[in-house]
Amino acid sequence: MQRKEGGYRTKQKSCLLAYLETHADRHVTAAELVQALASDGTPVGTATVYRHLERLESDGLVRRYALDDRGSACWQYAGAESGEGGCRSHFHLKCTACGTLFHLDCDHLNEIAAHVTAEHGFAIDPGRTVFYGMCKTCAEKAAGPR
Amino acid sequence: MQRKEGGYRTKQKSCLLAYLETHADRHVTAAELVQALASDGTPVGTATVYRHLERLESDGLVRRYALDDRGSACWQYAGAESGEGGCRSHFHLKCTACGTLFHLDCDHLNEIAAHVTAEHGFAIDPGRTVFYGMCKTCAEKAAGPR
DNA sequence: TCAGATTCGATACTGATTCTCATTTTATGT
DNA sequence: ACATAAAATGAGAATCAGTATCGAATCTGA
Repeated sequence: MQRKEGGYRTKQKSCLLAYLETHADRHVTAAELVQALASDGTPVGTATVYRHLERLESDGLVRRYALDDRGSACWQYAGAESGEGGCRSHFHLKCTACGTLFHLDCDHLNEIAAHVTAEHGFAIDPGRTVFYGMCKTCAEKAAGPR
Repeated sequence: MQRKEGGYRTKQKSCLLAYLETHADRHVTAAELVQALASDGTPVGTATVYRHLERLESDGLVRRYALDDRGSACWQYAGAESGEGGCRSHFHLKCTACGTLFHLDCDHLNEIAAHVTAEHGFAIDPGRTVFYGMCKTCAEKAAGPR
């Protein structure tokens, strides 16, 4: 008989998920997970962390964000139904000057996204999309001393 | 006396620029440049290619795009004035299912940029921003067999 | 032609992520 | 409790894109 994959309960798996749930309010990097779990007394191998994140992502339990253009990613717990109390789908703004990440939850943008879906047949995923640009502070800083 | 940096004319530099101009209609990867220049009879080292791309970008002659979330980038020649005949600043849509990259020069998307700048004080750089989502084909494919 | 500044490129390195594979763990049937 | 196959783990090697180093090759104006 063949058992369904992913069915085994291991302490690594539950610790990892617990950490993600506990920190559902912010982005978590793979390296942070490895380190945090280790200092929590349950070291989990890098490969295992990535394996789980990958599966959790395809299961829709976490979201993956490519927050810098250098290939490093972050993950965020999205919850079982990824809709209600948790983090609502929102856009990200990343300042290329100071590196700060802004969250943007704006109805107007969601409207436009809906429009693109309707008109161009492309369903934009706000959660995965990151806008790059310059924040107000940096823009002023860049323009000021000139 | 100090000479202005970037002043030397070398064959590597002109070959690289020539290739970019010739292929101004599409995105070019660093690896492609290295390979293409080598098979054109003028091998240019990887480091040199990156150095030039970096300078050309800050000079505004080429644009850099982070088109996948794995850290690999593409460049595109933007022309001396980066306005007219060449590629006007446009947005990219990348399908997370099939990986296809769509170019979209649509007023509504530009509206997004304008809105965010006006309302949220964040100046979006269309050239660097990629929208992730699902294209019509993949969306149908995903919904159909269900 | 000369000296000094700039550019080149082989090579080593980085950092994030994936792959490999031998070694545990786990979930059952018995 | 036992055996056993399926699944999970993790150490370490491998990738991959890009960056840093640094001596050698080039270029330019005088």
